[in-house]
Amino acid sequence: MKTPASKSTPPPFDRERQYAAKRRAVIFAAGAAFRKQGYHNTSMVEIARSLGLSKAALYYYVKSKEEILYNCHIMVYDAMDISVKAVRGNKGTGLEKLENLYEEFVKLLTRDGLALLADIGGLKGDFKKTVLMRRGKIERAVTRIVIAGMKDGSIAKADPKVTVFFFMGALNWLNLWFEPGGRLSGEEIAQAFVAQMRAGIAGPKP
Amino acid sequence: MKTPASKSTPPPFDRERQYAAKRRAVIFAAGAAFRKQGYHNTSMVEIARSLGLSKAALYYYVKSKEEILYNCHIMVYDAMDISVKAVRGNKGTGLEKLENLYEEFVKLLTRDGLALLADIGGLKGDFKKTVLMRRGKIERAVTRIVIAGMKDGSIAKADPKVTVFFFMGALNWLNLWFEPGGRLSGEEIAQAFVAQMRAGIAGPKP
Amino acid sequence: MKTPASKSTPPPFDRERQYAAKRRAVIFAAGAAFRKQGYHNTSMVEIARSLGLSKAALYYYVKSKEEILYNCHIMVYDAMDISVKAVRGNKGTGLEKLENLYEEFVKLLTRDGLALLADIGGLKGDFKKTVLMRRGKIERAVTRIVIAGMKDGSIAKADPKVTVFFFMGALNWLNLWFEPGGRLSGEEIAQAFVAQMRAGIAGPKP
Amino acid sequence: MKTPASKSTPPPFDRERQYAAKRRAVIFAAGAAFRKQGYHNTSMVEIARSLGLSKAALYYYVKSKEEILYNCHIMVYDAMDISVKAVRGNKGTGLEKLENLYEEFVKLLTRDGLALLADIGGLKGDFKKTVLMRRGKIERAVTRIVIAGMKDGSIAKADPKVTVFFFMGALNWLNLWFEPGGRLSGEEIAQAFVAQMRAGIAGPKP
DNA sequence: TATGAATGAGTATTCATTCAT
DNA sequence: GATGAATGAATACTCATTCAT
Repeated sequence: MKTPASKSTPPPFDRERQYAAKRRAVIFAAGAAFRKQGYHNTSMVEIARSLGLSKAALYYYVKSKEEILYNCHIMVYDAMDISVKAVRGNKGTGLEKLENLYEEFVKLLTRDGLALLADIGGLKGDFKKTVLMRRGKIERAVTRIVIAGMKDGSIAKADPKVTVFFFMGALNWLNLWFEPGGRLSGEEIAQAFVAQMRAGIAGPKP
Repeated sequence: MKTPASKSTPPPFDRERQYAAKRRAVIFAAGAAFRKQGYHNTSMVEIARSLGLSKAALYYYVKSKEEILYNCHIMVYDAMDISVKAVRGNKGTGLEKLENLYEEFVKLLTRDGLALLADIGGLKGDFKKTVLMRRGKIERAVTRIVIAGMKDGSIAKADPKVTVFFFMGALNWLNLWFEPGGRLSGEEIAQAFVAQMRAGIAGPKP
Repeated sequence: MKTPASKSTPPPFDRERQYAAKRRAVIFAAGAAFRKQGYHNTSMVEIARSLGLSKAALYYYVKSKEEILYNCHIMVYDAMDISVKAVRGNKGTGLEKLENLYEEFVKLLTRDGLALLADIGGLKGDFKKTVLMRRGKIERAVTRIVIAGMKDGSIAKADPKVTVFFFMGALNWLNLWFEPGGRLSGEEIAQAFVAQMRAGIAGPKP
Repeated sequence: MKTPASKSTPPPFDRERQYAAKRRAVIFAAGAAFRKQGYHNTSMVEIARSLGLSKAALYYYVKSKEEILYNCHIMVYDAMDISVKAVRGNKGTGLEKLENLYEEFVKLLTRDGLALLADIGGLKGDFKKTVLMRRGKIERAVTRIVIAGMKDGSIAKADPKVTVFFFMGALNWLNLWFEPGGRLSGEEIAQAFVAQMRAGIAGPKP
């Protein structure tokens, strides 16, 4: 049974939740527009209108356009960090871990409205620094898994950096052509991408 | 032996050549900046300064900033078209053709200062339409080769579109991390990319 | 002895008093901020926060930011008017009256948190007209006293307007450097200012 | 006789001069508006229109509105510094030096379109810091002269700071009521102000 | 050819103010 | 009485582009 909340003063908890939800909505709406048209080709008015808000109302939820872009990036890296952590605990060869991780990445980008934004040029100062740091962190984590795979023989020996960049590049490209609800589901793309990635780097069968 | 051109009235041919050369210089300088910082983060002043020109002087060689971006795109697709034509005449399986083509693409993008620019959002109207058309043309050409490969058994059966997007994505990503004169030569990257691409899609060994 | 007011229904008199007191508090808090940072560099949010209120709550006590500024000005002129009236009834030479009045003015501005605000530009329409009128009224009253002093020989003959502006200017400057609780008390400044003013304009000793 | 300058390429010296002159014009026009209406009540469009320029053209001559205000302040302090230096070399009592200096100050502010702007609140960061520093420097220089005068007996002993603030205040007030071309010339005001200042602080006649 | 000067159109951002609850 | 949410109007600033010289 619920405690009857007095209607005159809604619990502050709800307020905060509503606020957070709307802030998220703003960032996601903006992120979608950024992905489709690019950061600089998307004006704050457009974002506002897509949410049925006035331009000024946006600033109640976010500090600046740049902060929105920053958060778009950060959300992706947060989600990726979680996937990385999850995979680290797994048993299995480097290749198996990489497959799991890569599948997560593809699903992330096709399912949650998140996007690996290329518009890093729109960020300056600390925003830029932080995002580059986060990207580097992910790249290093993936590279470490690849190197481990090369050691245990599950991944063919090669320059790890080039190897990583090759299949990570496909993720970025995803933003530009994947349409939710299109002919191909995210799941199908994930299967296909993982298969190609695996076949492209797998070591010799024992 | 060359006829010494009188200095006062250089042959009009030289004039045109000079003009064309300078125009190319403008477009390449701009393209390099676009690739590094993005179209909208690069001002005409910057481009001018990087060439030792005044802002206004640019407009003697190009009609607009958008036209520069347009030409950057077109130059890539022109070069790619040539590679496509060259490969079409070759003998060999679909996979072999694809390998040749892909190698050409990587070399193109690492050697000639050309870049597969993502800033399509900066283009409007006919500029945009044309560029999208050219991109589509290349994609279809590559896809046709892949399909042929699937028929002749050299490439494993799968959704051709996803297959193509996977390894074409890596090309776009190239822009963002490849530094001419860095640790890895374009040649090396080309070898590695081709190897991964091939392994990722090759059909069962007969 | 006071009648103990029942808590549930406080006499309407208290209501009004409370309201007036709070309104005064808003105006004084705003005035202090205006003096320190200027009208346009002080936002309504700042004023609200300095009183522990929400931005919207201010509007329960005042109609607009401009009205606050207007009232700040008016309060000074009201107080000055009282001083002028008090001095008018006095006996003595023009110089003596002027000394009394000037002392009152300095005390007013150092003691009561009032300030001779320079931000008249922030006022428009009737607000501006009224404030300028009140300022003119004070200036004329002071000038009349000076002229009387010149007639009775207590003040040296000179252009009365320049004379007045000279020592009135010092009052305005006061806002910008006087800090309550600083090294110098308002009383001390008053003594010093009056002395300099007097010496500067006194007529020849008889 | 003039050297006939080739018309096609005017000497760069002229260019620079023209540019500097226009920049000065912008700053003076803005300064005049700031004085009359206040910094925040003056928009860049207004300034531009008063010069027959477009808003954007202003930015060819100045970096920002704040930079204009900064320069307005600095020009006054530069001029004052020169006066201070000139007076320092003089012979005479402290009082005599002060008279000379004060006269210069009044003339400066009534003659050259310069103004002792009160809108320091419009400045931030280094701009503000520098202006406050410059103001402090002037105040200290004046105070030193006053102290010297107190030592040599030409100025009556009193708190030097209050003494200085009293007559410096009149200068600031000047901005708000002095109209070039009005009833009183700058020269006349200077005479009157100096007389009142002197009489107000002079030491006992020997 | 080349440039200094000027501009129009667009954009992010701020802030006083209102209103439903 | 009080506030969270929303908005309209204003404003500084940028930048690609033009044009007289």
